[in-house]
Amino acid sequence: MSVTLKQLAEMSGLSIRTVNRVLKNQAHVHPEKRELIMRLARDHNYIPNMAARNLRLNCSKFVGILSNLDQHTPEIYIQKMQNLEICLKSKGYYPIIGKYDMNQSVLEKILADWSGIAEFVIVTAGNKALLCELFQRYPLTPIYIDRDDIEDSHLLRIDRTTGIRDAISTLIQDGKKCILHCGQQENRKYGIEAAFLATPANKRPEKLQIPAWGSFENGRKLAPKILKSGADAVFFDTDRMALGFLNYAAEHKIKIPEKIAVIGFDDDPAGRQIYPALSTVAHPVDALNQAILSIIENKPEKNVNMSFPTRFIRRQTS
Amino acid sequence: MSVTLKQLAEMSGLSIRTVNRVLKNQAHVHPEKRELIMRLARDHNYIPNMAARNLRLNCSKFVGILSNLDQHTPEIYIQKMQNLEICLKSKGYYPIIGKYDMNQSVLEKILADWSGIAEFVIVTAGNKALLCELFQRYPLTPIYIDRDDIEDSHLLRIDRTTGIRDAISTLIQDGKKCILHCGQQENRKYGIEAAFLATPANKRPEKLQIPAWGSFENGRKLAPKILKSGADAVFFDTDRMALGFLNYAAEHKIKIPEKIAVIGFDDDPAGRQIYPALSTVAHPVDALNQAILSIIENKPEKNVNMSFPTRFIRRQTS
DNA sequence: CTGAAAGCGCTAACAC
DNA sequence: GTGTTAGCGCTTTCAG
Repeated sequence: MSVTLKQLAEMSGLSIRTVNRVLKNQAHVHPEKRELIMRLARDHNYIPNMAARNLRLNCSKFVGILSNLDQHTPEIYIQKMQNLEICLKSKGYYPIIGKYDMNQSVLEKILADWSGIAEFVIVTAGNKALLCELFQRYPLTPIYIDRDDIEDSHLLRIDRTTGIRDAISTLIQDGKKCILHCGQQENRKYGIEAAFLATPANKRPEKLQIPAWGSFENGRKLAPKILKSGADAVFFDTDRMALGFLNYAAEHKIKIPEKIAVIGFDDDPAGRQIYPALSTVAHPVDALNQAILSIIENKPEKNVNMSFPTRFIRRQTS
Repeated sequence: MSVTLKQLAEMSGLSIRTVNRVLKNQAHVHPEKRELIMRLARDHNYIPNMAARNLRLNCSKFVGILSNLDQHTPEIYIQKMQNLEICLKSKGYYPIIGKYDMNQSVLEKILADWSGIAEFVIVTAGNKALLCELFQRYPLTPIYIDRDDIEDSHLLRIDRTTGIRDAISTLIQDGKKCILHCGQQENRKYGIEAAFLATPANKRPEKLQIPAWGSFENGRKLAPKILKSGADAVFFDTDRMALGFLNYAAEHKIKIPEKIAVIGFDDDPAGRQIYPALSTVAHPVDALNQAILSIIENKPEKNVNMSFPTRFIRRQTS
């Protein structure tokens, strides 16, 4: 299909080295020969073989991405991934996609298949012990995103506290008397507590909690309970759950935010498309991507360890 | 970092070939030596270099994906992509992601960077002439998805008519008297016409059209006009537009589907999360993926050219 | 200016 | 059973 350097050399009667010089636009080649080779290359569609080049140079333009893309949050996933891809490509890198799998042998196969092709692997999911052990064995450098439990590797953490704290603070400033936390994730609680601690004790609203996993269905199912709780504001662990609640509210003609203010977490695109639009806390997508790129480009000796704040986005439900 | 075959050979005092035999589990190696090499390999973390292997074997486990992932339909994109990834990985292939770019030189860089790494590129977007010319020059085989304008390549088309025809047919069977098409895409019209043609002339409902681009905002904006049109059923070019309409309807307490039945197109995940859930027409994702995989695995000499039907999914809005 | 040649890490045909 | 060797296609050092 495509010709090789060697073939061009034979065709032109010159050496591989000279052909290579021309093709890489290096100096010290007789203009006429340069011309000849250029023509030959064009006519025969010379396209360098990246596999060979990467092998020789021991470098690569590919970055593995290991994530679990669970069925429940594809919107969030794509939102982040899309930005990451754009960000990588702007520097000439391309993501290779793999799905995290609990099964060790499946995971090993992925890493084996990537060894020598990619240099870094961005990891956004998985079991700590397994991953650490695995990456020790494969010639791939992991960049862990949003993990608190891993050390001795590049680590980009997400600080959920800041955005949630700001979200709850606006509720308090708005004079809400009873704030309900619907969900059970520890990291969400820290943000709520931070907002309460920042408020003078005598001005603090009441605080309730309904523990639940953050699905759309749970949001719907718990809606009656939430509405009966007496809370005038509710923070959901996830936008999905908030959307479930809003779905129920719409069905039952409950006015949002008049009856109860609603804030979610994740900045799910669907939250922008409903009425009223969902207030939420967004991930630090851009800052994270910049950090990733910086690691890939600079290959720092020392492990990078940074934390990035989330951000409150006020829309119509609060 | 990782040892090479050669190093293992030196360490063991055996030849590369023998080491290679052991590592590939081939016969004809003395058990003791096999044992020794296995131990050495394990101890030194031998991981084969895929770049080298692929170069030697002139084959690759990577499949390029060139798509444009526009900002307006990330949900649909991810839905399809997710399935494709799972499907590819089940056979040991991994997608390499690239974003289609109008700019020829950007595109050339991508293809150049992939040459020799990937063998096939799945193309879901782009300008016909440009792509055809480009793929002629690069040692990459394109698999075009959902294009009617390309020949002489692998071509997997999507038949939008079938699903839309079925959707409209149910509306007619439900006794709708006036069906409105909100949108302007030609391929959508064929499906509507097919349903009308399949209906005895005296039983055909009235047919209206409001041309518009399929955005969420347009769905909202056109809602009053649609409601005043007298139609008792509306088909939108996209789920986004349908969602916009439903958003307006929810805000104004308009009963769906009692007042007007609504059907969208694309099977946007958001359509399942709203109340009432959106009836829609879904893409033939699975069949498409199987066809892609089949091409990649079998590398057929002849160009594959197939068409896949869309499918009506009835939910609550119709 | 130009070319010979080594070598990236791996595979496999072909000896012995 | 085992080793030698010739590549895959490219880069680059070193000699002319």
